Amino acid sequence: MTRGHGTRHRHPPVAEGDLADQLHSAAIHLLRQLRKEDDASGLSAPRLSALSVVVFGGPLTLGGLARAEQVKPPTMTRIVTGLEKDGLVNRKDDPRDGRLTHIEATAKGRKILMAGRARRVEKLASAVGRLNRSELAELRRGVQLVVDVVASMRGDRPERREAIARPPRIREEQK
Amino acid sequence: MTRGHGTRHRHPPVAEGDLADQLHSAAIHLLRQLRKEDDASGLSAPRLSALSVVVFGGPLTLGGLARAEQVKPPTMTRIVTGLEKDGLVNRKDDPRDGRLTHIEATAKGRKILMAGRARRVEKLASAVGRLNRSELAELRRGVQLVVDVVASMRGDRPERREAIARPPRIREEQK
DNA sequence: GGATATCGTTAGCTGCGCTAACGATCTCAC
DNA sequence: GTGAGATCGTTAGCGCAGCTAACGATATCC
Repeated sequence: MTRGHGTRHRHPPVAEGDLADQLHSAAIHLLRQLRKEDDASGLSAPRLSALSVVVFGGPLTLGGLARAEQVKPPTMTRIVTGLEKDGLVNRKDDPRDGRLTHIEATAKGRKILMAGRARRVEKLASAVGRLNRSELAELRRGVQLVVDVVASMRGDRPERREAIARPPRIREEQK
Repeated sequence: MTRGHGTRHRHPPVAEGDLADQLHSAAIHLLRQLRKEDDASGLSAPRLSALSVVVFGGPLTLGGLARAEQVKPPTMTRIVTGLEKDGLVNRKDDPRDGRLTHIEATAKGRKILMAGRARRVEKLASAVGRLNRSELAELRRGVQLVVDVVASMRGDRPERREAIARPPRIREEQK
């Protein structure tokens, strides 16, 4: 990632505005398409996203999960309740701090997540499949930039963040 | 990136799966961030998106607007009703076909849209501003690819590979 | 004129986002 | 200890968005 180059160049605001609009629109329509596949697994996008964090991020407290998902605790309570009712996650009381509730994925939760993931892969594969190798790399690069941009909007420091979560494994920790 | 050496046209499914998940996740979090700015204008993302189509796409029927937004007519009815109540769009009966309702933007609608757009520009500018010139170009390219991918997922593709587009391995029960 | 199709609306359901308020629990000062 | 305050998760209640089903109004076709 070539960052820290520091070229303080004024880009035409109109260009950035167009980019913002296109990004906004693309995100909306992308989610609408992906949701169709997500529905096939009976999981909505927020639930799937939360489950993904739990599966790959290990057990978390409900508050931590809410923070990770950029959502308020009451919202996460309901999402977790829905996931728990479907037997995809478990609530576990903390033995030391009675206020805390840890959320962990069940085997079924992991299985469902993988199945939904496979469905999206299949859907996206037919769309991404027409991209050639270099386009695929460009898309990957673009997604990474979007992730960085979103992170910087959130106030995170995109550079040097999370010394914990960057093993170049096949993990999808990027939530 | 040392993955997938030697293969020419076959992309490793795991790589595409990661890309799919990252794209999915990035879209979710991007919208969550942008919505904060959109809220400042009192317009939700779906309303803003619909208004944008009306403003830039000229007057269209409610059904056409629903199709453009990939949404069912009842949903669009409510969105338009909300926009109309705020004085941002007008319903206009078709003089020739009594069934049709044309949706057109009001001056206020255009003004509000531009204001919200400016707000997002400002927000995104500070995030995009950290990117240097080449990164900006890469992001732009990535967004374009996302738009293409979404378009091909929607089915408006140039009828290539249509017969083999769906390997019936996993049955996706359409709801 | 009558059957059929299309368009937009209404009714009713589920789910997600929020704030406000509350009980339970932990922490800390005293 | 004990009471004050902070923290955590939940509940209650609001609004919005997505859907299906069903319905009236209109257009079209025979």
